[in-house]
Amino acid sequence: MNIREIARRARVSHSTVSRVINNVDTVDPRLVRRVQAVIQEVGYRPNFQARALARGRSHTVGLIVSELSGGNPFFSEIILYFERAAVEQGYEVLVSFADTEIRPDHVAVCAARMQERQVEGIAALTFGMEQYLEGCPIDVPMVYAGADHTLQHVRNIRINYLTGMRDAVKHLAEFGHQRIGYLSGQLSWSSLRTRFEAFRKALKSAGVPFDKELVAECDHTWDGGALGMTSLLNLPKPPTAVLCCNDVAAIGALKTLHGKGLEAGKDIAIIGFDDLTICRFTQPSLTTIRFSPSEIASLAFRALLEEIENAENKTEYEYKTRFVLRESTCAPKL
Amino acid sequence: MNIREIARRARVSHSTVSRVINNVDTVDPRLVRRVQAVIQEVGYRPNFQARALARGRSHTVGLIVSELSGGNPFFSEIILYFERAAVEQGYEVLVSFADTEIRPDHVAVCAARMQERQVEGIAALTFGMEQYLEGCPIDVPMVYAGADHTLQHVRNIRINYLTGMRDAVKHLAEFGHQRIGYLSGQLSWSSLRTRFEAFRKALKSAGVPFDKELVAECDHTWDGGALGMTSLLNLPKPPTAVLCCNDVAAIGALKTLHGKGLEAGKDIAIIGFDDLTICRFTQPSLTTIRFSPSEIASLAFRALLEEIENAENKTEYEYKTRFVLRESTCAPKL
DNA sequence: TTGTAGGCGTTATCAG
DNA sequence: CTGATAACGCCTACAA
Repeated sequence: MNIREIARRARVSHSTVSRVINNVDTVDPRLVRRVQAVIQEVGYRPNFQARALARGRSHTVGLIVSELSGGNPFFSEIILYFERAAVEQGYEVLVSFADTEIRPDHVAVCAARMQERQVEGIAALTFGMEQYLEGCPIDVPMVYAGADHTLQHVRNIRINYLTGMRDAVKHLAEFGHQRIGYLSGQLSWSSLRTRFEAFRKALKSAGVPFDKELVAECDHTWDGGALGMTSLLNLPKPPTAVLCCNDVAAIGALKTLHGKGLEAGKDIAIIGFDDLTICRFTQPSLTTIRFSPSEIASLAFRALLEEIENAENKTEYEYKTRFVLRESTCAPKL
Repeated sequence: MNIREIARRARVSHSTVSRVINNVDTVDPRLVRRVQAVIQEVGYRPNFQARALARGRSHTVGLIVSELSGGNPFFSEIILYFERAAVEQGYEVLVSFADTEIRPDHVAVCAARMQERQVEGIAALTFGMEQYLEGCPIDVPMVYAGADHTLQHVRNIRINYLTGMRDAVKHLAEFGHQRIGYLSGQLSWSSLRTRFEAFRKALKSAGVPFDKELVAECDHTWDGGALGMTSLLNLPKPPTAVLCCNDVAAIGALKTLHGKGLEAGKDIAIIGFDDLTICRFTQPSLTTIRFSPSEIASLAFRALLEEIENAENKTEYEYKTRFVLRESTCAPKL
């Protein structure tokens, strides 16, 4: 069923049908009714591809996320809120999971596929894998979040990791912690590297010494956190508090503690990063640093839209992380 | 940059370029090289929309999921694995979140949008919201999972809720539990209704009495589970074991227990449903019934593909839930 | 206000 | 093996 067939049945030209579909208001009301009746009757839907082709606009944007092991709710929320923001503005979203474990340059493959689909812009919310997009030819607007180097033609949502990190460390310092450990995640991910740097700056400004021994470089996954915590506990002098690069790792750490008969918030202080919904439901509930996927996702879409529609005044978006106090911290236990 | 421009620069006709792009092997190797050189040089990418239009195939499928509050990792994994399966076969995925809270018929809106985009098929993995698709005109193959009524022209991945449920209840019965509670989720969701029915059947076959009092109809969310558990505990004679309609609710229940100084796996037995990655990381780890999003998602895509490509022998896919023993159960404590 | 003709970027069918 | 030419479904001047 196409526009010509509708035209035939409504005894008008196909341009008139086109006008009706597009709410052009110079059409005789009687014809409008006649056309709409036919459209209703046959259940006609305009072909979006043809439309896109004719108009030169696809009204589609791409979203690339990077997912290590398939279990991090963080990206689920990113996708949900990005999609919601997009649909609200009449855009469709093509989602790609960059499988950076197998191929670091997989982000580039995704971007290429998206461009063939004529996306009007791409948001790469991969938090560290953006570097692999450098080489490849991209000729649509792009948005990153928390990229550590500003690129030409790329919009970057600045992430202030320090705000939350500083308050977290201050909180620990006020408890008297002097041996603060860190589960770093893979430092090859720029976002995790930046978090780590923020941690070190925060230590400095709180006057707490930095000890390289207390840093466990582990995967930022459930299991990675569990393993990382084990190695910290095996230290001759384990830390009295541990900050984690994300909540998932922190929850893994909680597991290890429990296995050793230790309790976070009593025997050792644990702080996560992200503030996933689940943080409220761990035992004990997880003190963390808020890095809201929903807010990041909507900022990213908004920025992308500004690029696409070439807005006059482009807003400088910045997201400030925020310390969220719950129950997993305590004074150092010697 | 289009096929004609490439043709001009390579001094061939655009049909030849088209042939080169599509690996038609009747082209003079010298011309192939000449064309490919130009393609490389200018970084040309075929326009997928135009291609889809000309070929009459979009190579795109739709995936509708239903997400209550944005925090359930279950759907994140569904999307991840569905997308992966699709891309492997050269399909792109349009994801929609049906916001059934606000509008139950939102699934229909999503389906309509997808059809305008010329998806070749739709998988509605909404586990209960499929009913709202009944009325609306859909003229592409569809796949459901666990729909409770078989529809014409709709492929249904049969879900055997009973297998896992029966073993779970048997496990509890062997411990001697006679008062087994249930956190039901909203029974207006057909999938949750089916789980509930499976629970009752399982009770019967294990010879455990069913007591309506022990059923808390709550949201199948973190908070819902927490509230539901509270109401069960407030009963004059609370259950000694509780089965939950999903893991997220079970984890909410764990929270309530902890708040009351009770411990799952010691004071009361708790069993979840889904087997999210996080189950291994709760305290205690969560005994559950495996309803694997990754497996369901790939089954769904495979079934959809069979429909789309009109496979000869269509497989009858069935997914069997499976009991997974961890640490959150124990003998009844009186 | 309506209709005709041409174009969007590709594929596909024919002659040559 | 190659190159015109006509689709695919829609939009949009421009002309009537």
